[in-house]
Amino acid sequence: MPELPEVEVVRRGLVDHVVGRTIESLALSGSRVARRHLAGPGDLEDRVAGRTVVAARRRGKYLWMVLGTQSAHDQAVPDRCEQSEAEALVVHLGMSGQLLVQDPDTPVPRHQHALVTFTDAGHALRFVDQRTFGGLSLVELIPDPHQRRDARTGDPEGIPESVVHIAPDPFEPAYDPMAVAANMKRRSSAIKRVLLDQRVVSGVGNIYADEALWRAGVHPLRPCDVLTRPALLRILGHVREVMAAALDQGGTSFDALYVNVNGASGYFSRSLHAYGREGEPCQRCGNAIVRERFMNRSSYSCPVCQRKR
DNA sequence: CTTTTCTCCTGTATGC
DNA sequence: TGCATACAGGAGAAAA
Repeated sequence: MPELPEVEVVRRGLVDHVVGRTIESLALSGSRVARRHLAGPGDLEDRVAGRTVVAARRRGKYLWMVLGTQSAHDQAVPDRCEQSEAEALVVHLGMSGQLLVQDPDTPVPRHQHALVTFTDAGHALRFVDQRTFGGLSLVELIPDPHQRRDARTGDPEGIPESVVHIAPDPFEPAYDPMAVAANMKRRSSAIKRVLLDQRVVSGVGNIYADEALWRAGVHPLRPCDVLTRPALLRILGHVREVMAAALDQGGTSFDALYVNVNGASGYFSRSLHAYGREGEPCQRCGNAIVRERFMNRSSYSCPVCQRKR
């Protein structure tokens, strides 16, 4: 279940193994993997071929490869002085998506939905996704309303048009915990529901929401607007901390030739305090962790440390 | 506008 | 053994 730390591990893998290379071809299987591309998967394949991957970026759980302009196209139409609009290949891993960097000749894995080959004939990039909640899309880059700027040039970096509604994640310069807490304070929904709302703060999924709330000692169903602003800020601090800890461990189990969304699995087995621990003792007070149904999924919490009040 | 519910998908585990 | 059901859950559309 890729959340921010897992997606960041994948992004780093793309920086190491894909950025700087030129795409020879993209082959999509089925029509589901290409998201909201009205001209169809064949058109997406055509538009990506020949483009160079110039950067790999991320906001929350969204990942995108910035594509350079097609040099052949520029030469063919020299009077087009203005740069053709910058585009990115946006990837969302959904529930079970993986990006694998492998030799092009290795057997096609089960549930492979996309294969990217490169002009240097090196390792290929595969998108593999069992539950098909993930997908790819080719999206125009537009100015980022959050004004994220390149550290060196000072120029604003573009954001894919389909990602503008996603709030900055806790590791971005544009992240403003005071503003996020103020936003949360206006909401009557349960704290966990708000933590999972990617328009409020991005990158948090079911696992890290439960872990952050366990660390903060707050029940998942507590309404946001009854929590104090310091309490909300404390929760946001735990969100950031728990994801940073996962990232530390996920980054170390990363195989050089294998960009794997399960990179943080070692973290899951060792360091989780609430998620998936129904019936096991709370590591703070010893009481049994309980599981409750919430939003068509499970919430795990300690009934003593995390009072409903 | 805010908030909640529904739907998409398939491998694995469990119950009868 | 075989079939039915629950479960995992991100996110966007639809409904309230």
